[in-house]
Amino acid sequence: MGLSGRKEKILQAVVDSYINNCTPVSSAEIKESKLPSLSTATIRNELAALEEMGYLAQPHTSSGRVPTAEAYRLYVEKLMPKRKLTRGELKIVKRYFNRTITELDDMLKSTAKVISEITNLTSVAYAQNVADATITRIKIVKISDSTALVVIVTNLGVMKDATMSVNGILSDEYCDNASRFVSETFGGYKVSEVLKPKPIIKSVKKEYENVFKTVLKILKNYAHDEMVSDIVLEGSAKILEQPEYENLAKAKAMLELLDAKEELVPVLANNDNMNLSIKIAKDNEIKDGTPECAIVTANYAVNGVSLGNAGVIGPIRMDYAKVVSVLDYIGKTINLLPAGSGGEEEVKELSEHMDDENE
Amino acid sequence: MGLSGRKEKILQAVVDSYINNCTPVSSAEIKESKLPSLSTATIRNELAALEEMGYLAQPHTSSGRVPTAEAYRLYVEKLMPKRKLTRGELKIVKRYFNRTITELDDMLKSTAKVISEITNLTSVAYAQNVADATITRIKIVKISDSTALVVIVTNLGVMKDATMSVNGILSDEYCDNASRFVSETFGGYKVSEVLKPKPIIKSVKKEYENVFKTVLKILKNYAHDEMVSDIVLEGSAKILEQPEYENLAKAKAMLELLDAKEELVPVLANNDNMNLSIKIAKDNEIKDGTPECAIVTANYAVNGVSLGNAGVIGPIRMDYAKVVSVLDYIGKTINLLPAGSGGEEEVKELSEHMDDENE
DNA sequence: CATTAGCACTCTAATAAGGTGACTGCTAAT
DNA sequence: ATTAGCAGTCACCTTATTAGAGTGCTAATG
Repeated sequence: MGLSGRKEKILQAVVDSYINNCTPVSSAEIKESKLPSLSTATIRNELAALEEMGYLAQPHTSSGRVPTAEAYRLYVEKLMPKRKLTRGELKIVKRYFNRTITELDDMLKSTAKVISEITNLTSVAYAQNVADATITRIKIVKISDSTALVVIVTNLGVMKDATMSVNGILSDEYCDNASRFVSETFGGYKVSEVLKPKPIIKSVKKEYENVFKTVLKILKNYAHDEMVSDIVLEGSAKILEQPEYENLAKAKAMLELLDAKEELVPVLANNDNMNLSIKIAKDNEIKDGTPECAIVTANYAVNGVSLGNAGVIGPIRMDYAKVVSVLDYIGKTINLLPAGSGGEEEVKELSEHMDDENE
Repeated sequence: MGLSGRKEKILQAVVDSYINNCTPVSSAEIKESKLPSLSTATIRNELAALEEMGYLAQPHTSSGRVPTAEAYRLYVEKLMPKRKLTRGELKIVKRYFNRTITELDDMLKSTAKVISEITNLTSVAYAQNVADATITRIKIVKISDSTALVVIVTNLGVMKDATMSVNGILSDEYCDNASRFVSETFGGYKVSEVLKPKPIIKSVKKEYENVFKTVLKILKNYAHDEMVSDIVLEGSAKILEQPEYENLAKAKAMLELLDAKEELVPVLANNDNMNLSIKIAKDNEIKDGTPECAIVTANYAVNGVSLGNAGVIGPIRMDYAKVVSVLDYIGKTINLLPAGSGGEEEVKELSEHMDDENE
């Protein structure tokens, strides 16, 4: 159902104002800020209509209007003003990214920090799951007489490695042969394929059985662990700056959610092929008992390789225009990072180290 | 200055009660709970004396007494009742540790979680810095035509590895030779020694210069990063359960401290050779503006190898007896873990994976 | 018929006032 | 040295009052 131009304008005014002040918006306010040519009475009529339509609500009979989640959705989709970063905000981004970032962990943290600093919200950054990575080769590296390091290389880079120990004594030869064997066995498959209940690999030479099992175990551990380990939160304390969480109980519920970062993974993970995902209230299906909140995330990539998602988590009343512009700009920055700082070399550093650190 | 037995008893009663209820303690309360034979008037006299001595304070003239930081120090040192874990608490510990823990990260998290769950406080676990690790050997592993993985093995296990890339094409031979070269060059030194301003190593064969520099860079990165990366916090939200942080401003200050985990490192790091460290208020020198708090940590080791520290951070009014008993028991549990669950094998798993994960 | 001025009505939030009860400190008696 | 007794203090809770912001509705207007 279409909204008349005037209704749209009024709704936009309400949301804008409420985002800024977190106080119910009165007809007089709207008149002054956006529609001085109309009388408050007319605006009141429109407000009543918008309430009827489900876009606005009244905390109590004699108070101003407050946007509903529905209003925010419309706002984000149509009403929201486009904005660019201010000079000061650009400076902050530069400060965080104008240096060599060697590791994915570092990258995650920087991204989260800069987002949190500019938006003044709690930010979250999440590294891509590797289930989709394709195994390139596997190396067994002898590191002591009875222990070896298992290095799994994927198209995304080096996966977390783990040690294995044997009872006897490891020979260099055995390691080389075993490397060749597992490389050929697993090479070309995706991690997720290898881990499927129905094994793709049927027969295993007995002498390499041990190695084979170890590799499987590592992959399993990794694919599982990855789910929970590579989430970075920044600015949890900022949640308390939001008036909606002044209520201690709500603040606590929110912080409990942040404490249990794992719960956020499903919400963060499923926007792989979306540039931008905005989940308001019920959109985000986090566990019950969590106070209403919104999660805005963007997917980040370098040279077509997706690194992961990052964004903010905060009250439904948040400055979406600002958040979107920040996420957008950071996305571009990350993608351009290497080119901007000294040619091909850096590009490599980044994509390599991403995986290197992917543990 | 010694306290009379009766004064001690009264002070203990005040601290005990205050720890439980967080309400100023009255003379009548003390009479009922600990000294029914005395009159409240007598107790009041003693309380006044203890206040004079700096152990107690009065929020306002007509309220009960509250312990000062000094009182807590004395309490911890002399007055505190020894207690053991309850059956329920033991169960919780078992639940977290009665399974194979494969990685240090996992270990840190489990430790932090169990501490937080039992004490109902925010807990912190911190992995040992590797500056003291001695380099055993270094391997350069070819993973693609132009990239290699640098694996640094120390007495504590495998250090975080990183990739390096070269312009030309890497031969297996070169990798082998380079491995030998850097192993001989760095082997036997501590990480901290290698990183000293005055280089211990003077001459480097030109063909291995690249590798040499890369190794140094990795070590540097590692030693530096380690400071900030391996801190795990659990139960940040629990800080809000403490009445002293009901005040929103204080809660925020506290959460900001937790947000900036790095700030905690100095406080956590310097009890390497202490079993137990209790830092009350001014004892812990965290940044200014932080609300008063206490930090209790213990050092954990397996088979003489120190893993790191773990403990709690909370209001000065905390149940020290409980905290100490928990930390103590967990220390023993961790140390016994391997032996308790299947012989030598497990011990290896643990100490290996500790380093494996030591990123 | 859309718009608007005007007014009665509603509800919150802030302030004040009064009462209650939990403590203490002090004094005088034991 | 201990204690009973009592006056005095202070936080906290409840209730009352008021001011003000904002609405909905009605009737008048172009």
